[in-house]
Amino acid sequence: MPELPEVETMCRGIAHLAGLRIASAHFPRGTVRPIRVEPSAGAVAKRLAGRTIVGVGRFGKRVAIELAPRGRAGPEWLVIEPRMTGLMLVADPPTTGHVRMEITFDRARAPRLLFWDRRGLGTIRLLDRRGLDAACGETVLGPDGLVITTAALRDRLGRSRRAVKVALLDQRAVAGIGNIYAAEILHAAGVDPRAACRRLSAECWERIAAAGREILADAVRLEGSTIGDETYQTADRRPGRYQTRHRVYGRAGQPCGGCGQPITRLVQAQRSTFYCGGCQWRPRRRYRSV
DNA sequence: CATATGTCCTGAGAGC
DNA sequence: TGCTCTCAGGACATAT
Repeated sequence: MPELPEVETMCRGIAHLAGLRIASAHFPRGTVRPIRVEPSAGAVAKRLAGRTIVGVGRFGKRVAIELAPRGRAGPEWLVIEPRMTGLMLVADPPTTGHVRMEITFDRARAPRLLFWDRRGLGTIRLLDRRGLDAACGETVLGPDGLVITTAALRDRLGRSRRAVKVALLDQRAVAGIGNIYAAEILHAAGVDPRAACRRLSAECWERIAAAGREILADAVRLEGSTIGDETYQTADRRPGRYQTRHRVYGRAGQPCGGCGQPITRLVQAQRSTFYCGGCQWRPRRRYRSV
C-alpha cells in the first residue's frame, strides 16, 4: 500500500515523538509468523531500550527513525519498510493480532509507537551510518519523487528499452513512486504507460517530471490514498483523502475525465496498469529530440 | 478462483 | 558470440 505520500504522512504523524526516550521495544510473536527484524528482534529490543529519538525521516518508501548516540555507539537508524500493508501508528491498532513492534516511552502520557502489518511482508532494521547508506543510499534509491527533475529522469531512464510505467516503479530511477501514482502521473503527463523509455522526447520527460512532483505533493497534502480494503490510515487512524482525486487508478471501464473514453486496465510486469487510450500518447517511432 | 498499494531472487530470452 | 538488459514467475502472507 504505502507509496511516497502514504509513507511521508506516516513520518509526519510520528515526528512529534522526537525528543522522547524509549523505555522498551517489543516484537510480538502472536499466532502469525514474525516479520523480518535485523539483526534480530532480541538484539534490536536491547539496543533500543534507553535511546532517545532524534527525529523521523523518509527514504523513498521507508521510514527512518534516528536514535541519539549512546556510549561508544554512534547514531543509529531504525529503518522500517511497510511494503504492502504496514502502518506506523500512535493509536490503537485495527487488529491486535498484527502488531509487529511496540515501543513505549519513559514519559507519562506519551503514546505507544506501533508498527502494524496485516500481511507481514514489512521489515525492520536497526542500522549504523554505513548500514543506512547501504540500505537507503544513492546506489539503491534514486532522487526523491517530490523533487524529481527532467534531467534526472532522462539520465537514468532515457536509454532504457523498458515500458515507461514499469521503469517509474524502479526505485533506483526515482524513489517513492508505486503502482497507484505511476498510473496517475502518466495520465497527467499524457504519456502511454506502454511507451518505451528510449522513444520518449525531452518534452515527455519534462511533463512526467512536472506531473510527478505535483501529484506526489498534492497526495502528501491530502495524506495519501486509502483504497480497497481501507488498510492504509494515518498514524492517528484517519483515512487519506487523495483517492478522491484518482483519475485512472482502479477506474477501468469508467469514462476518462479528460476525453470521456473508457479507462483501460492491462497487466505490465504482473501488475495492473490503468490508463486512458484517448489522452495518453504513445510514440510509434524513435522520437527525434528537439 | 482472482485480486491486492512492495520487494527480492532466479532463470530464460531478446537484442545490441 | 558475449554481455547486458528485461521480464516472467515465484516467494513472502493475509484478506476480500
